[in-house]
Amino acid sequence: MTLTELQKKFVLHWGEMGARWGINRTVAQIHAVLYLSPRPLDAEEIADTLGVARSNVSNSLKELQGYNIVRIVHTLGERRDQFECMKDVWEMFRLILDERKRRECDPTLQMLRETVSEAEKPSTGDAYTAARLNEMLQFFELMSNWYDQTRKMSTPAVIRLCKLGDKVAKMLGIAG
Amino acid sequence: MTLTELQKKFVLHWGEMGARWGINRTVAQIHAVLYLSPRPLDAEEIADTLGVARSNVSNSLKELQGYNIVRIVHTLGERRDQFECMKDVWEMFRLILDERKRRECDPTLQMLRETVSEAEKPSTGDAYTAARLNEMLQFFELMSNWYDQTRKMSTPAVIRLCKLGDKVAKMLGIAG
DNA sequence: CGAATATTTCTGTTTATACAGAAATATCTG
DNA sequence: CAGATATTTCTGTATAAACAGAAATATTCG
Repeated sequence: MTLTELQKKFVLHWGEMGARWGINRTVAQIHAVLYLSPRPLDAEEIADTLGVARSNVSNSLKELQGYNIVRIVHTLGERRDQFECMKDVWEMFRLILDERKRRECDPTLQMLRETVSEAEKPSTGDAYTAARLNEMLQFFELMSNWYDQTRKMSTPAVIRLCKLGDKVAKMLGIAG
Repeated sequence: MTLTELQKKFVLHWGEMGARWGINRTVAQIHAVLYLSPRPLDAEEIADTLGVARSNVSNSLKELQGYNIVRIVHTLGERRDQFECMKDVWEMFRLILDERKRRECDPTLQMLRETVSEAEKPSTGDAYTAARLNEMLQFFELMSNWYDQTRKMSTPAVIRLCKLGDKVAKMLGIAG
């Protein structure tokens, strides 16, 4: 597989953006290649396409599988593992968010619950810290609950809601 | 300023989480210290508290000011710049999102518009790539518009909406 | 205006991550 | 089960980011 200039532009940008959000550049590039590929690719093809080592591809694919957005598929008469990427963009981002919430937000929630609980003991005697930590905890709790609830909605329903934008507030009579 | 064990726990966690989201560890730690501090701190105090170099603090504070969540304040009879952090958690995250959208999402939107426009030329003749890029573009356009619209809402209104969670869809009769 | 203090910029070093290539392991096929 | 092929793990190296400390610049005050 050889990338066209157009595809290269997307792949490089995607890698760059991934890096800014704490996702390894190569991981993001591989994701981009698989996203654009009309057929599953094997690891060696990916390594050749991007000019990176086979082992690097192997580890990066593991990472992408950890996000549940890439999976192994097998073709009859082909011994190699092949990889395909989820093509539904909405579903893809929802899966990525699921995982990042699990890895980063949930532990933060736990930490905040612990520190708030400790800070609010009268013996600690640091009301200001307690108040700040508690406000942060409230924020994370609310966001977490909001995410969990909207997560249960179907993608088309979420899209419809997003399209309404701030009209939602007006329709529900929630003052700006 | 010396951090209590409790404060250390928060500061270290915050630094770690920042790093996972592409924000420099020290930048996030300084943010955490300022967030917990009931009074503005000067750069040297911060450097001492965290045990990092003065220059490092200087650059990190610039970064935080770039996010508009930290600002310089002056006290009468004090020559040094002092820094204070926004304490309203909601407003803080909204400002961070503003900036990340500007730095990362907007350029991605631009890239996608360019590549889609190019990919859809008949001469390019790669219908599959064009379709994938276009779907990604639709997603980013929708999210971007949604963000811009909800951004105009007041924080209390956003909070009320979040608290409703998936009830919003039910109230509006949007099927799950 | 000169001394003192504060801040930023610059430069070299350190450190953590990303990575390649080799080695080891696993899997398939005849 | 032996040979071939595919995959993963391991280890050392390269690279880019983070950082400290020094130097340069700016600001304040007597």
